[in-house]
Amino acid sequence: MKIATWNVNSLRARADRVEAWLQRSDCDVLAIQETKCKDENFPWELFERMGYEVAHFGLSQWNGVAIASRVGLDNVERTFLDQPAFGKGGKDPVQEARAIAATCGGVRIWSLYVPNGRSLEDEHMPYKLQWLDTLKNHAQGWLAEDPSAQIALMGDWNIAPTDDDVWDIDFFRDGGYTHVSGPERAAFEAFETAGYTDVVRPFTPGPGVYTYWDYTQLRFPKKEGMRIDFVMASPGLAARVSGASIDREERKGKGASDHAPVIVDVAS
DNA sequence: ATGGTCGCGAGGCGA
Repeated sequence: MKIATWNVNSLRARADRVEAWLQRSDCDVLAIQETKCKDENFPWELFERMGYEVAHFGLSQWNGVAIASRVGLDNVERTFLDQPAFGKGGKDPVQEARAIAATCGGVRIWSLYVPNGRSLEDEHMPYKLQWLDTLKNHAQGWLAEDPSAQIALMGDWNIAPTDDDVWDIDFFRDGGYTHVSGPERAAFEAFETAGYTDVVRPFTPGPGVYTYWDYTQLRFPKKEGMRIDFVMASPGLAARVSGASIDREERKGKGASDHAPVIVDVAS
């Protein structure tokens, strides 16, 4: 079974690319982030045409997560329990469309779009850290209930866990940018402590291996990217992973997302 | 590649 995660940066703008990618990647499950639409604008027929069931969670033109599967799509969950909410400009806090789960081919798939901290001092940063901590506590609990559980926490984590995961750590440190700060890295490492493993890195060692390249500043042709999209697998699932890759080709050309798909091969 | 982003949605925000 092949499972993949991809921040598509608008599903409607990327519909042709997504369809072509599904065709040639031959993946069984695709966790999508940043659909950037509500259900009423979701391209359902694209997935039907390709033989995939799909579940979507989108509340506005921002965020939005989905899971497409051709190996079953059961027990769909939108948001995780007590998922921290964010209120903009004093408005009522809302649980944003950043997490959806489904059981596909015996694996509990979570498509995650971790909040962007925006800046180290911004109120989005404590939101991001709390969001991750709450999810981690659940993830830890799932393993306590069933140590052999098949769980994939996959998506755009908006964290570069090691210095090799950005094109120039000094640029980020000196500029005071997010994604590389101590608290963010600690929040990510807490998932590893809880028993989850980045199953892609061993098959795609760095440095210089990335999943995201900013549209500006010619970052892609200059090979200036970031590794921020991850598949974190429970021990039971990690033991079955036989390969992984980052489809850097998909970042090329006109009309590409700023993220590349990340693919994991799971042995049956 | 001597340049300099996208997408949404209709102005400016978010990434």
